[in-house]
Amino acid sequence: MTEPDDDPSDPEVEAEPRSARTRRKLLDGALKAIDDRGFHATRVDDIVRHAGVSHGAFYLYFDDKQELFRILAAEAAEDMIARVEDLVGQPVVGEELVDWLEGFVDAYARHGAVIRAWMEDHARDRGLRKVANDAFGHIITDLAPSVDTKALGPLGPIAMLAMLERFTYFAISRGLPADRESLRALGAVIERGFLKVA
Amino acid sequence: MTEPDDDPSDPEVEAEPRSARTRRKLLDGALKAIDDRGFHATRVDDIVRHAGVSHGAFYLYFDDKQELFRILAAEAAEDMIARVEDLVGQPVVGEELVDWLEGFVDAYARHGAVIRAWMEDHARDRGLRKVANDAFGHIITDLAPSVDTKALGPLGPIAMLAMLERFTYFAISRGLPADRESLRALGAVIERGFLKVA
Amino acid sequence: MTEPDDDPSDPEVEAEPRSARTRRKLLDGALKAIDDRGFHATRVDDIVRHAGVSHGAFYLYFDDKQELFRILAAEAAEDMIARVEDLVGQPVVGEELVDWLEGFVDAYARHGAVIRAWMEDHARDRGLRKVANDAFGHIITDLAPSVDTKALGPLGPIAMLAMLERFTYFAISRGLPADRESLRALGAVIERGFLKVA
Amino acid sequence: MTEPDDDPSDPEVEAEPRSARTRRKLLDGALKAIDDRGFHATRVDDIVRHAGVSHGAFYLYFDDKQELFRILAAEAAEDMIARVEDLVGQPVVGEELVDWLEGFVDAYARHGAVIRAWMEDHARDRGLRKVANDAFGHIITDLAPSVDTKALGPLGPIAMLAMLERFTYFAISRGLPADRESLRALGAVIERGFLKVA
DNA sequence: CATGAATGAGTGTTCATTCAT
DNA sequence: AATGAATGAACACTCATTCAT
Repeated sequence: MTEPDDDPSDPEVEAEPRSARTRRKLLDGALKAIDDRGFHATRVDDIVRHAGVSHGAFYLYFDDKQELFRILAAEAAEDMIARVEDLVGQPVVGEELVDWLEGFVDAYARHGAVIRAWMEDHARDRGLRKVANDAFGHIITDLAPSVDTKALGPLGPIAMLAMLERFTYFAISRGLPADRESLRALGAVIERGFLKVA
Repeated sequence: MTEPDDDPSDPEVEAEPRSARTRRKLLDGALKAIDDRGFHATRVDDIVRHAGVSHGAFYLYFDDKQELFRILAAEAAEDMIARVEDLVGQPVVGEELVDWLEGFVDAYARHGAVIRAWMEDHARDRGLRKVANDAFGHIITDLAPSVDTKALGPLGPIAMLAMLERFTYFAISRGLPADRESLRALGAVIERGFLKVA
Repeated sequence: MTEPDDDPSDPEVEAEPRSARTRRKLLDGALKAIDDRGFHATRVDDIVRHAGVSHGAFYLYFDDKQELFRILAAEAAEDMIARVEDLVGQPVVGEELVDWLEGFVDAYARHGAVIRAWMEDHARDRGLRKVANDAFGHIITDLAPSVDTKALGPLGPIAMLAMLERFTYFAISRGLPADRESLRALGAVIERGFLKVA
Repeated sequence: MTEPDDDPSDPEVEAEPRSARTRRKLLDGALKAIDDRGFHATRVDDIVRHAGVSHGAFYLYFDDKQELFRILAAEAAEDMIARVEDLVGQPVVGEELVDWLEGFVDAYARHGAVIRAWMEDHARDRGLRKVANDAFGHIITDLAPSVDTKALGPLGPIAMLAMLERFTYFAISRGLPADRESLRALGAVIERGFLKVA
């Protein structure tokens, strides 16, 4: 009946406290649950079951379901922004561009459902709106130097992001995940349509 | 008590029977309700309140909420397909293309929320899936002759639709509805990036 | 647009007025509907569909669903009482008893569902209660002279009716409608168990 | 805050976990509700109010209303079968039979409404049908050795059960619960009509 | 920290009854 | 007399959130 030690290995060195681990389990569980049932159909019960914790634990770490979704959205934004920053500077082209697209598709496969739901809902959720606007602005600014704005005007980067996002979504939702051949074609479209000519 | 005129207030012939009118009120009410609260948050109660009919009337015309949404999705698909068919034949360019884009944006403003929700949900709803696949295939086929597939490969039309849809969405959700200036820029992107050179 | 004559044959000789016919259609439709879906699951909609008339017509002839059921119950009671009266006088035995049982089973097949529902509900419906008490008393009184009350006491007729009703129900609900062999056995039980020895 | 005694008010050991207690409260509440309003008129709301728990709790223990009713039916069947098994072996007669009938009436008073509703509905509910057929077969088999099948044929046990059930129902629904005098008369009917002569 | 039983407001759906035509 | 579209109260069931342990 004595409280057994949770982590028999090295209790003092363990940097990540138990609470942080539970929190992470919930965040990851939510991602899995969203994968299973779609964003809007995901219930707290699905999340905690995937996370392997109790309902009560959920509310120890998040004020409500919305908050967890906001955090997921912020993480998704951060991850996608990091991807796009790799493009910054001189235009990436050829096989290098295909490599980059592969990474982008991977990241989108992980976060896509959250990103899309968040785009839809941000009109009605003040918290989400800030994340959305910041991320969108950030990405467009990053993209601008590579895009041929002289020919395409200031909306060029937006058009490129639009195509990138939706094409990736079409590809994933139709089940061709990271098919190198397709990505080469997408690279061609980007190079011809959007990038500055060197 | 003499045989009264069918519709004394409106002299133009009221050909449409009452039941068809109620059904239409519900469909239109649903569109308004979705506009108000977003697709997934829309309840039957919102729909019937916007339509000005009772809860009972709803179930006189639709088996359940899903069915109404499926019908809305099918109508949206039909409308968007009709738009794209106008593009078919020789590529539309210049101010004509801008005119066409204006029409596309209008149609998307009316149906966008339904289309997006339906894209998200079609993976889990057999009825929606068929509508989605048919509409998608139809549109891509229509687009193909205008697109420079020699340079862009067979994925070109998909990329163009992707950009068109998402750019329109960005534009509308950020509140620049049918701004002629923006559409001219979008036209430029399309002409340079996707269309066959004459 | 002139009201066409409903019955082109002989309009003056037709004894049964249209209204009576519609009323009967509803009563018969209710019986069929009850057969289809069970007493408690039968809705007004089922009744009018089986009767081939409109919802509105229903309320032209009955105040509400309860009233129709009460009338059905009264008709059932009347029919069953008439059956039992055939038994009165000297005890019916042998093949004659089997004949009689055959008729009883037929009548019960037609009215059973109504009778049983009515027995269940009569505790909560004043109108039903009167019908039930009257019919029950009537039948028991009719049965009494044939039953060996000397040996069995005053409860004998009740016991006999009890057995008759439930045995018939078991037989019908298990799908042996009017099987002569079984009825002969039932006759034997009645003769030995309940009837006066001649 | 020291480990409090599980149930300070009731000193006898509370072995049953909370969830089992709530489940039982619901089952008992349902029985009470059915007593109050009749089987088919009983709503979930009646059940939970009688049980003193919330609507939500109901669905923690049962998939739906039907399932609770099926369980109630199974318990009723089990209880009635147990009663009849007491009769098995040599025929019970005289005051002993009256004692037994008293027990039977008590059990029937508790379960009657459920049993009758279940008999009515089993034609349309696969789950109920199995319970009904099993219980019926079981009871008939148990009854057979005591009944004079030589004179009455193989349907004798069914006839006896039929009379027993319906007589008890008549007695209870007319408000003479366990009146010893009546049961003596019923015993006489059984002995003369159905039992093997010793 | 963690549990999971319990809550109750909210939502989709049904169906007896009404009423304009 | 008859129609059938419309009504709305009633009901079954869900799920985010709380709280006693």
